[in-house]
Amino acid sequence: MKEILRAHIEEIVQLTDDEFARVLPHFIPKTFKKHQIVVHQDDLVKYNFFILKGLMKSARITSDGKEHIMQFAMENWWITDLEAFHNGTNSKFTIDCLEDTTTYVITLESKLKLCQELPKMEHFFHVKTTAGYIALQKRVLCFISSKAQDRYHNLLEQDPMLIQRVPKVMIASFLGVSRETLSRFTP
Amino acid sequence: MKEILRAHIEEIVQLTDDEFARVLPHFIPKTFKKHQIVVHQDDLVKYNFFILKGLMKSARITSDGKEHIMQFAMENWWITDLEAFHNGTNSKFTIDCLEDTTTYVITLESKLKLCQELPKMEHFFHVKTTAGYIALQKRVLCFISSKAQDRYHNLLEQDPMLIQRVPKVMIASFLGVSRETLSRFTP
DNA sequence: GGAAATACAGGACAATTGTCACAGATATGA
DNA sequence: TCATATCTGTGACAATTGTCCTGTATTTCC
Repeated sequence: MKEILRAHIEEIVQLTDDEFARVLPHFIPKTFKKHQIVVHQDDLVKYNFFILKGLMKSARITSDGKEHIMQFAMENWWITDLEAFHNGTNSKFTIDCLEDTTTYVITLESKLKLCQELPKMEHFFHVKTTAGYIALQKRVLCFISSKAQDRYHNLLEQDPMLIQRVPKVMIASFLGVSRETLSRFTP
Repeated sequence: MKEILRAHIEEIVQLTDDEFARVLPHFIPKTFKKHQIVVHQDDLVKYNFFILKGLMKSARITSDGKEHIMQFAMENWWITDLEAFHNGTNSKFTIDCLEDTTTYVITLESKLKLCQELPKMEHFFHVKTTAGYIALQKRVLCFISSKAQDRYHNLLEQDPMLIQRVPKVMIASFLGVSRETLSRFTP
């Protein structure tokens, strides 16, 4: 539990027992059930979620009533609407659980305070955000340079487990194609 | 010149004269001519570029010989291949100048040292990376939820000046559509 | 266990986009 | 200034993808 969080942070920055003791109180453990919604589209976003076990997704419903999946997050990943979380604006996305999920969550206030108290932690979050930036950039590159079929095969290589844990409708939504089109690639 | 850099940083964190005097030496002024290449695809990436004046782009040539534009960067924007810059790997992109361009550049070593010396600067870069993450997320959302025409009109609203400074072939490449398709939207 | 919801595949047709070819307009550089 | 790139628009056709539909497993939940 707390060991997982510590190990996750220490992949980036080393912490003394004392330092980790100051970090931990900022994180609140929360568990959710499958199908439970943790952020509603157009609502405020209280938390950034670190997933210990389980699977969540963030998705936007557009005016035509269709759901577009922005992100999946599994064990050791973070998920939130980063823009809304940081700016205190309304969420562009709904975030919900595809499986029963246990998390640590942190508020913006806690995060800012933690970063001021412990510059190491600002470095940690900075590195994490950079990794997210790089992942998004790869996804954009896929969109501008590959056709749907190649994007699917690319995802298969990149995240083979995801395909198994998530129904294909959602994979299609994540890739920006219709379910039927995705079907054409997978005999 | 240095005033622009300082103002840019102070949009995020306040600096004393003394602090800025410690920041400035880490930045190297460099000027480039139109069409000049500052990062070659598959080479190492020495710098992160902060643009004082001018316009650059980063783009990847895929195996079919086509150029796919990842990013444009104008005044007060940063540009580099962030993944290659941070990991010391080979660049996925070529970065070149669409206009004569004057910049401040910073090496990874300087950036890391600066962040250690002045936690404020780590916060500054963290905020900048977060902004980049949010921008990329919007772009991904466009790809999964809009058709080409809507993506174009969205870009028109978002960055009207860009359309004027950049040929449409490149706008098309940035949007991930052919030049001819883009032509169909612009009567 | 059984009803209801969800997941998946496939066919037929329409809409969107890519490709190729050609032509005129504009910018660029010696 | 003039020759040469580069940029842009357009039409015809092919390829890709979306939409609507039907039918069948499979899962979920009381």
